[in-house]
Amino acid sequence: MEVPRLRRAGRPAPTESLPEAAPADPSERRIGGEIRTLRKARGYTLAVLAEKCGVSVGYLSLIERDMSTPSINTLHAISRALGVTISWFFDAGEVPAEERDLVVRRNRRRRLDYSAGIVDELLSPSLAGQLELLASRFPPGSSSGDAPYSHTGEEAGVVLRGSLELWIDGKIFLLEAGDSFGFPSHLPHRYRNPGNEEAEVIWAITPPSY
Amino acid sequence: MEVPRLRRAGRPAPTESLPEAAPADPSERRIGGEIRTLRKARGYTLAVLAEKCGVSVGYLSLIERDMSTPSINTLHAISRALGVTISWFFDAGEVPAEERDLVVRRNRRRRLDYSAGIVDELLSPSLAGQLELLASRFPPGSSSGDAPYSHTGEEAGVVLRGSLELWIDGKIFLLEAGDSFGFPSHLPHRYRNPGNEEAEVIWAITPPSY
DNA sequence: CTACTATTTTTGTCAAGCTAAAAAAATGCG
DNA sequence: CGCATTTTTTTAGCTTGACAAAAATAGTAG
Repeated sequence: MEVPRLRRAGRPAPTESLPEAAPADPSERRIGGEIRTLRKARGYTLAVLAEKCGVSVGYLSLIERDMSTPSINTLHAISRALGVTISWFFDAGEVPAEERDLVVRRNRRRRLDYSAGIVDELLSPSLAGQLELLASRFPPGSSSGDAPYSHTGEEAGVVLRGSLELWIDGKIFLLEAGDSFGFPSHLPHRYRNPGNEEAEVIWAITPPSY
Repeated sequence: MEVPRLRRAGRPAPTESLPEAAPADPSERRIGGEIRTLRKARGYTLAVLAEKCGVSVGYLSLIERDMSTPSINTLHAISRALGVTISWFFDAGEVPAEERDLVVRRNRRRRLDYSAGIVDELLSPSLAGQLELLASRFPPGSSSGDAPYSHTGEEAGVVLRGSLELWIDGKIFLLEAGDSFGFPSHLPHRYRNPGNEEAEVIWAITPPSY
């Protein structure tokens, strides 16, 4: 990236950034890996995601291994199918190298939006590892839906503010700020914000899932 | 964007997002306009930017009018030449429609990075209008450089914290928190943070420039 | 009004975006 | 452990969109 001199008070820097033949910044190589990470966190096979995106299985495989670069329209389709914005694929490249995969600054949290206004911000540097840490916000009345779900792994969390009603395998718990929980994720579970103000929860999950 | 049901506690939504033939979200049409806006704020002609990007003049014109869609690599080159990250081109599409072009949330400020660690965050919704409002942060010792610059228009600002040494047409002013300034931009000007802590300035400029 | 600059339009090439099918690898179950 | 099934990778091939170069048009300044 050309770092411009400030135009407001300085003559623009002489053009140093002559068109480089190609050696794209390595961080630009991470689209494929990001796609695969999200796909696996979602639990999709290549075939499922390919169908959601409207591309072929083989092509998606090539994309994930950075052997093909999708068009912007195709990348939009992929991002939609994975439930993220297209910027997600480029965000990792904007983190300073010494902090990459280690630290997440407040203004660089990656964001996942769900139905009912539920928002997750990723506190762990990546979904690619084994541990996912989220800051989840639940508007009043929002819920995960009627159908409980179970999957492999484990999760735990603590309510920072507001209240959260947690249903685990037939038992209901009302959690307030300061309360916390943990359970193996194969137990059917669902949740809801029963209050009239936003709830915020720090949530940990292994393996990553969203 | 497919808005996923929460996987942590709900069975994934049945696939409703069958591959749409094409009608891309209108917000995805804004790459070209964003490029043209930045190019003009930078004061570049098509020919200058095309040379910086390594593409032809005609092709850049088609891109700016959304009559062609660049490859991701080309878009990266364009973003570098304009001194922004590629996410800039997609950021506008992520703003809720009722707030678009009106409100900038703190977590959605668009960011411009300059040499010497100077950072601008765009407080106005866009550079496309007539008025640009910025939150500028200057690390200790950073400056706009030795060469003063002048351009058309006018600018003004107020120091929120730290100190800023402002040089305008041969006169030097040391500004502290609470101090403010304003001048027609055709006067040669430059600035520097002389202190040992970060300075922050709210800066307004017309017409937009960076 | 004219000369020059900036932008748009047009024509054309070709390789990259992408498919479908086959091959290989991985996984799960008995 | 062997086998059937699923998942992923590889391969061969099509086509159209990414992109260049040049000509035409529009805009600007003196």
